[in-house]
Amino acid sequence: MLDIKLIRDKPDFVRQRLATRGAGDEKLIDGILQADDARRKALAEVETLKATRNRVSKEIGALMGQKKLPEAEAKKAETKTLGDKIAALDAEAKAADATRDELMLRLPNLPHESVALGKTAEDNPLVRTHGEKPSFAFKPKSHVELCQSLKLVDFERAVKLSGSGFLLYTNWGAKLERALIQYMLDLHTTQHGYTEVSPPYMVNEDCLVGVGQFPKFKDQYYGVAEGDKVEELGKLYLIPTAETPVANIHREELLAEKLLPIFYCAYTPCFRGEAGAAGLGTRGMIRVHQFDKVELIKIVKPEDGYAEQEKMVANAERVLQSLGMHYRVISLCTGDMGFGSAKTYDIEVWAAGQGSYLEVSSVSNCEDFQSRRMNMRFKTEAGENKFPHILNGSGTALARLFVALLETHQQADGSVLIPEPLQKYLGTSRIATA
RNA sequence: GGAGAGAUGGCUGAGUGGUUUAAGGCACACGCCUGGAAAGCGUGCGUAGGUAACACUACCGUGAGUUCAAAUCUCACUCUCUCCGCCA
Repeated sequence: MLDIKLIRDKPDFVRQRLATRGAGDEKLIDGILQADDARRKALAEVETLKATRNRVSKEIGALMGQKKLPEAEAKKAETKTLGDKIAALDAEAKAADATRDELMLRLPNLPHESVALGKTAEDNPLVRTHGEKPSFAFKPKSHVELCQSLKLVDFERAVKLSGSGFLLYTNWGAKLERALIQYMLDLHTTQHGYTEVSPPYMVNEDCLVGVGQFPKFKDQYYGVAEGDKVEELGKLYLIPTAETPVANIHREELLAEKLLPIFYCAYTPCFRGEAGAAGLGTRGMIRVHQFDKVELIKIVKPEDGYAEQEKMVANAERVLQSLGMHYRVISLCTGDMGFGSAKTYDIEVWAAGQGSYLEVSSVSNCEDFQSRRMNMRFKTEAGENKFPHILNGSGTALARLFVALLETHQQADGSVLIPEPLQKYLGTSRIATA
């Protein structure tokens, strides 16, 4: 959520920054200003009436205390109609307030000034690349072929269980998935200063509103109900990312300044409806309804936000570097950035069998956009209450990393070499057909 | 699923219709005291809106209601805790 004062004071600036996203969000500003104005007018009026009522009520109380009943009754009659006017104006202010908030919650964050202007992914500037595309003396196989020949994933039976878009990892596939999760958690908690947390996989609506997934994108998530109680649908949702519960850990809290910065790291599965997503019906592991991810979250002072974002990207890159992967880092342009982000870096890992780069990490600084929605603040030493910057980044997403790992380290004989750091977690240096 | 208790500022905790302008305590900040500190004493100290600054308004889990006036009374709801039942 943006600061209403910023919208009030610099509406043209806000419109101009929103317009760079190319989604037409700047059109909401007029409605917001209108509702804000109506709210303020109604409040100014009703507050004056309330002041009168409070004053007279106190006089009545004093008169009653002195047993001057006739005078008290006269005062009562005087303020009798005040209540109705107050109620009407209160309702007016409340309605305007609701309208304003409804629009405010649908307004995306302003892109940071350093973000390149652009419309689509084609306009995303390349920041850097690491390593080179591996060369093969044979035609590299796709992960689907490798998973089948090495029996790492049973695509057909996963469909039987849950339909398309779900994966059944088997044998070394299941172990590799687990090894990757554990390796990344250990790396971030022992080398990068993050504290591990394991959050609920179902959260309430407030959490989704807090990070900006609701109300605008409500149709993309899985709601759950206990038993056959359809009326409970909408109370809890499967998390689309660990960001949803973890970023909300301190919602509605007033943190002591000395607690910052807070670094959290969490593994969770992620559940996404992916309604209308192209290619979901096809085989493979690139876009699925459920995948695993190790997520990084930082809650920091505003002045540290962007420096911490650079460090977070480096933390995610370290995973890929240590696994011997070729990847590139790109900076998302204004038109390609997510709803709550002010600045985002994507890390894309090379998948040789696919012959393409796969997004495995997205590192965003949402500035105070989310902390405002959550009413999460910290008190400075000067006694001022401020909204912290909240950052999130994948460190990294699985399934796609799994794919790139297989396709990068495949051998001519159809086996896959396991990078050294993973070997102790997996218990082998090579996965081969039995 | 059953029974009971509860929800008040950063924390704790009083408060059954009008000196509550939410007591007291803790924590915190500043001052006095001290060689320095602790203790003690004094002052300040909730959040948000509003104002040039005051004033003023709202907020005691949420939402309605009664009243001139609600933390306090009524109704509904949510959540938490304890015990019992079921259960990995």
